[in-house]
Amino acid sequence: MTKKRLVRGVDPAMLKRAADIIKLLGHPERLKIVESLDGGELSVSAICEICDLEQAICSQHLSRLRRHKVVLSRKDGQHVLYRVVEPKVHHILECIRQCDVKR
Amino acid sequence: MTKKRLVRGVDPAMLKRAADIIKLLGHPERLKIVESLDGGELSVSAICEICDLEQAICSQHLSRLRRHKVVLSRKDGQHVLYRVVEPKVHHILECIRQCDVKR
DNA sequence: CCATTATATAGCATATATACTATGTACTAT
DNA sequence: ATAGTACATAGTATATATGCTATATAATGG
Repeated sequence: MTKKRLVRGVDPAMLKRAADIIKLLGHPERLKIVESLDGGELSVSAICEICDLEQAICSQHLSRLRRHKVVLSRKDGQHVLYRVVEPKVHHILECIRQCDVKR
Repeated sequence: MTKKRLVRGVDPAMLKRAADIIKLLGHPERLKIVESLDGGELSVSAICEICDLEQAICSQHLSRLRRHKVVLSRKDGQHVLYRVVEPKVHHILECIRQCDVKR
């Protein structure tokens, strides 16, 4: 059942997809954004405020996250609400939660 | 106990460190490398073979992983053995293990 | 229609990352 | 000393990512 070395066996496309998402989240501001969205949907302006980001920057990050299907958006009146749809995000958020034991 | 929005509260240095590590692992070959090391120490040549990488490329990746304290190395005769020391790696490896439910 | 609010995108200079090739160093065996 | 194996690093051209500023679009209120 447990193959000793499964690296070769990992589907390259899947590996690439995982790497792309991980790299995308490897940025402090995007990490803050997805973390802020962990509690549920938020509008762009709410994200800007919570994460202390300027509108344009925030929108650019959200745009990239959207392109990679990490988040989805929907209109709600004059607002646009975002939410996380990529399950890998949860694993990655663990990285900023483990309160680094060492010190 | 559960603060509504903890993003602002996240220590910026810790967030940066997490993002750096996540970004570093957001690369297919480095992801393969840390995955191959998940079973324990391996020499550079073993990693090259398992991950199907050229020596120079592999060494460069290992060098970056070492600089960021994601892995540690030790000499063993004419070989150099590497191992993972950064705990966040385990969370990230989860990303390539969850067998994407959707399809 | 006009102004305002909310969000998205374009254009661009600068910084980082990647991939390659070549070369350097350390250890072992002869 | 010499040669071979195992790693590490330098140098560099090319590609990507980032941060900014300005501008564009969409919905709402008056």
